[in-house]
Amino acid sequence: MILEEVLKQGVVDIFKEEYGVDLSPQLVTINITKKEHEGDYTIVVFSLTKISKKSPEQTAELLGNKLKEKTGIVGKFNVIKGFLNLSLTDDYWLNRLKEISANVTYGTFPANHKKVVLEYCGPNTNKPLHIGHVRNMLLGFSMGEILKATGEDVTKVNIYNDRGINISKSMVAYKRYGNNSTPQSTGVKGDHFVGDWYVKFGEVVKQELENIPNKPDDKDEAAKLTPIFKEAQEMVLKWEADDPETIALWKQMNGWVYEGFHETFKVLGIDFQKDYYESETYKLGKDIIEEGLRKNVFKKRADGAVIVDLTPDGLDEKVLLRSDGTSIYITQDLGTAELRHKEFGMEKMIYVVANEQDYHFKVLKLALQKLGKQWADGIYHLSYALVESPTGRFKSREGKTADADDLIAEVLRIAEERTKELGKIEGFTDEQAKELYRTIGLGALKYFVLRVNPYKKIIFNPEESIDFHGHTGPFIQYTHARIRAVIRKAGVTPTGFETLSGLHEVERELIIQLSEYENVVKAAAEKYDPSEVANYVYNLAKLYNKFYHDLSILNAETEQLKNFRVALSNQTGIVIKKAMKLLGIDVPERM
RNA sequence: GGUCCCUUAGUUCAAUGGAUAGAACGGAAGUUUCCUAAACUUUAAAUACAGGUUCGAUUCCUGUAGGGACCA
Repeated sequence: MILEEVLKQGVVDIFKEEYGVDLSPQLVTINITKKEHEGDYTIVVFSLTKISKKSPEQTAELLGNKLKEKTGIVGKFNVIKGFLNLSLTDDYWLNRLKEISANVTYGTFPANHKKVVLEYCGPNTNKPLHIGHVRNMLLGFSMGEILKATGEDVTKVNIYNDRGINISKSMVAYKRYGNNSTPQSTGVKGDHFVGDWYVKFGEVVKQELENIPNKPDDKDEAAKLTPIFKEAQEMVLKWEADDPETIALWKQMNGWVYEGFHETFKVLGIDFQKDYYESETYKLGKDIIEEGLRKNVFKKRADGAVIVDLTPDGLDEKVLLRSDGTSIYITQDLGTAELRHKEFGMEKMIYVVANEQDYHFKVLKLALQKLGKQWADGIYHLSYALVESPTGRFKSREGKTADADDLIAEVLRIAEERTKELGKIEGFTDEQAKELYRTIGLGALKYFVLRVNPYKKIIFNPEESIDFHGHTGPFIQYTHARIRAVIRKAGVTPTGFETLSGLHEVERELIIQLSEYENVVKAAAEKYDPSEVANYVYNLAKLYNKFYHDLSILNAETEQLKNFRVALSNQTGIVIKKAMKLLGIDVPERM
């Protein structure tokens, strides 16, 4: 049983014995003791005084004595106001370390066979990925790893918005001015190549607008009057009519985009088990609309539009199908959700989508629940806030800084520069050095994004945000490399330290921290929040560096102590590596 | 007009309703004959405002101000 539960249960038992009251374990609050006080864990007893009818101090004193007596793992305790600080015995912690070390799968939980579908990324195919996608991809991938660690059966899926007016814009511009150029002939990455034609389209609209008299003030409305825009609209119709030439062009251009995307996915180390395409799902959802009407859950409005009334749930009436019978996003999302449930029979479906869609996903979940689909209870919108530049929202026209590939190239460049400055690559082959830059650069970027709680917006300043000191990915990577250096020098795997006595303060703290790892993984999964893991592993690394600085490992006073410290180092390295893996970040053997 | 989200140090982030609100960067001052100084140590610096609930509020509730998003 996990330590916190042992202590909570102990408190419950004591209250049963002393006062005959059945206390719920949830009412017992237990924290790691603040470092300015002596102790490992602290029980906060204020809330228990109502039952004990005694002062906080007396209640804590009683609990301390009884816990010491009953559990056998409490070495000593002290009481400050209503806080009971428990120090566990050195034996307990040494055994705990031994237990953790012996468990190769420490921090991962047995398979529970719960099927989870995790959708993330969801790009449009008319332009390259930008910094917002980066946050999405890193969050999505990490969430998948965390859920897998807690035993869930995760299928990661992507959805490509590959049809409609936007891709048609790129197609029209390319058709007019492309001269059969290709990514290969121009040396431009596929998604950027297509994105450039999308930009070109915008430029042409601007030019053509100058020749249009009496245009409306609204820019978007005015744009619709230009010849090239009309061409794009025709292109959509032709596509829907399966016009062979249009389909061929569409396939060709999307093909280029996918090539480009896959390259970026590979660099970021993210993957999907299944791809969905809007072109294949955009007609879905009509059946479910029918079902809703039959069940009287959805209603037909006077104008013919199908709506669901969500006013009892504090939302509005929401249109699910337009009065002319055409679909909107919510229509196909309903259909796609149903399709996935047929395919996977999942208990949970997680959508990693920006918080602009909060309302949309509330509607989606509610509508499916109202249809009586129980699996809809398992829908979770992992909503994340935008990534903004210091001057506000990144606009694609601000260019370079918002582009995912440029951003990645930039962090790799900085990593290379900094590593060379420090002279850290002696004895590395060119290949190894390059690999190291990649590891460190991506580590910095990924950690920067994942350390922040998803619902908080990130202010990203390309000049300053990528750092290698302090609370950063490279700091943690460096700590791992340091540990590996110690292990290499130590040679053998140590044993027989468990008879040691008299743990040093920082050694204790380190073991406590290692012992918390499994709780952190669980919490991150429950809260759908990788930043829990990110902040944990930083604290672990920081603590290790203190340990490393304060105490000698290889030159410890006795052989036994050396063995123990090597083992503690080794285990810290293992947990750092595991935690970073959950974030999708590699750790180097040396740097 | 309605709904939702955010506001903590100069800056970027932490804090299941618990102790003196933690870190990092930046500022100031230090540590290397010793296992990797991308490290470690010391130091100054913050809960937007006003109420309420509570033994106890950064956290929960109400209102105000500022920032952002969505719905029509």
